[in-house]
Amino acid sequence: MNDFLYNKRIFYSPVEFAMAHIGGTWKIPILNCLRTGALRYGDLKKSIPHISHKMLITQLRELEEKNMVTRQTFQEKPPRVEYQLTAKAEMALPVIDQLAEYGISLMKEAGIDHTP
Amino acid sequence: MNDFLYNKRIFYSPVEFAMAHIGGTWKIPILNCLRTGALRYGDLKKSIPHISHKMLITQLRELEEKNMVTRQTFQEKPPRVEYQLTAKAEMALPVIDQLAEYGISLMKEAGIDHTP
DNA sequence: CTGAATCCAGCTGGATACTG
DNA sequence: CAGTATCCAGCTGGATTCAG
Repeated sequence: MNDFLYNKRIFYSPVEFAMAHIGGTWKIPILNCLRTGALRYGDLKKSIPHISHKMLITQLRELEEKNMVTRQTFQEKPPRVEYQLTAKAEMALPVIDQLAEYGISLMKEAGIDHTP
Repeated sequence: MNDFLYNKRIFYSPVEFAMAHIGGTWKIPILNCLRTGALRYGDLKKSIPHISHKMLITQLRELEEKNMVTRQTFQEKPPRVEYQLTAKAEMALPVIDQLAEYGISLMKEAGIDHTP
């Protein structure tokens, strides 16, 4: 597979390109939280333990820019903003699930409890 | 899913645990190169464009430590060292393939040429 | 409630030089 | 040929503060 440039960044493989969309510590947890429907910022924040305000905002902006989530604002008081998965992101869900399955099998092998 | 500690690092999900094994820029290219059989350091280096010496060594050490590759040395002159996938790593290959597929579909959508 | 901006510590990875 | 060590620039992400 040949290298290619996209948005001034070099990619060495399709896998890297995929990881630019769902990689990092927080993108997958965010996508997982949104898989059952739109959520507003505050609920998303509550649903994802340990994530900092800055990281949640940053990651949401990146996902928005990559067309993985849409952002809808409601002119209310107090303001309301809802985030929702796009079709592009929904295509990633099976991949994420398979990654989770592999992770669980690795955890079993390592003797880590993997029950909910 | 509950958080857990492993090797003094905190993980928030099985996906993160999986990514600790195959994540980063270089682990997947390395695993892909080894999927057809053992390779020695020099050949691996030649097979992976752009990777620096330091990164290849570092990543190989990490993969070895995680039991994803084995390292076999031959007492010859000049010295020979061969790396090979373990069963644990072979379990990751289907996951990697699915990631690549998703990456390719994203590339199509972005209008990037994805032919070999 | 949602979001932008700033400061700053820590990690990542490149370049380079040296060893058996 | 394979591997180690050091230096250092750049990015990442946390804490904090300010704003609509």
